[in-house]
Amino acid sequence: MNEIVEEKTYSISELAKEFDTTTRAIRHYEEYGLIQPKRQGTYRVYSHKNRTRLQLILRGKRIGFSLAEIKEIIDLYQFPHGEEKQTEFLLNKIELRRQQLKQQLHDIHSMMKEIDDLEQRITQQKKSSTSNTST
Amino acid sequence: MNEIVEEKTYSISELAKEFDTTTRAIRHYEEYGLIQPKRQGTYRVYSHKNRTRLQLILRGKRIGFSLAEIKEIIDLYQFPHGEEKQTEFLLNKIELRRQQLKQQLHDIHSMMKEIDDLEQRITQQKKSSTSNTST
DNA sequence: CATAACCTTTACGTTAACGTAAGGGTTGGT
DNA sequence: ACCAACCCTTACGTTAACGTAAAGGTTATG
Repeated sequence: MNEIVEEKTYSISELAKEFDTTTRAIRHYEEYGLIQPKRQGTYRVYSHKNRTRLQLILRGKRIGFSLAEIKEIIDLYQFPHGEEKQTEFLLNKIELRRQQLKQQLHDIHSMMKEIDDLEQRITQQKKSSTSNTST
Repeated sequence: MNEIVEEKTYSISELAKEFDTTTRAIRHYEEYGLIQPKRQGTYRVYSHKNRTRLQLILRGKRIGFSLAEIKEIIDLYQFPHGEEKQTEFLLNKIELRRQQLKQQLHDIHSMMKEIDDLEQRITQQKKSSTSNTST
């Protein structure tokens, strides 16, 4: 036990390929302070944690968050939550995010329903026009 | 019956206030071709349909869609769906959107769960530190 | 009839989030 | 030793989605 097992690491282009983004974007997230890979010489080396962090960033993007918002959310997780006074502040921020996510859920459900309805109508129309080929 | 009842209309600033956006943004959506209010003189006059359209746009924005994407979605609804060949194309677009929305739903659920967990931890810590005031 | 509170168009400015070279090291294979 | 395929930094360019004046018409009210 207690062996030092080499953890798997990733190059920047590996991650870019895996998550269908670009190396430039990933470097941009780093500039922005969202991710801090290690280095081997000048090359960036991404740990499993770094990889997870990138996934977190991209997930945020997919649901329309700005990098600033994503940073806020990530900072929530990192907080040395203990300062009592700050805790209230944290809980408030969390509540706000929850409200926002709730709204988004609702928005997406609405849109999904509309799209489902639309598809129904189109499919129905297709059926009737197909069976009405004869006069 | 068949009386001509004056439908309620809205001014641009009314809508801006109601939906917490700006007149500039609304005009921008118009420039972009997303909404076409009537005019009374030079003033824009928004019908109920126009108002609904604006809501649609803002909903799209909230879940991270670009104006281009929102336009695509709106165009789906407007389509003179009947041209047989085009129908397949439409159904494909709809399917793509559905996939995207599904992914977003999943993303939001994940994030919501993480935030819930975080709140739990913070709240627990708060409780224990509150009950541990004595030594 | 003047003043506030609206509205208009035109147009340049700003910010975020990268894209796109340019110029140059590093590393694995033949 | 050399080429391809990586990687790096620096830095200017681009696009979307408005923001922000500027300059001026319109309408309700005292």
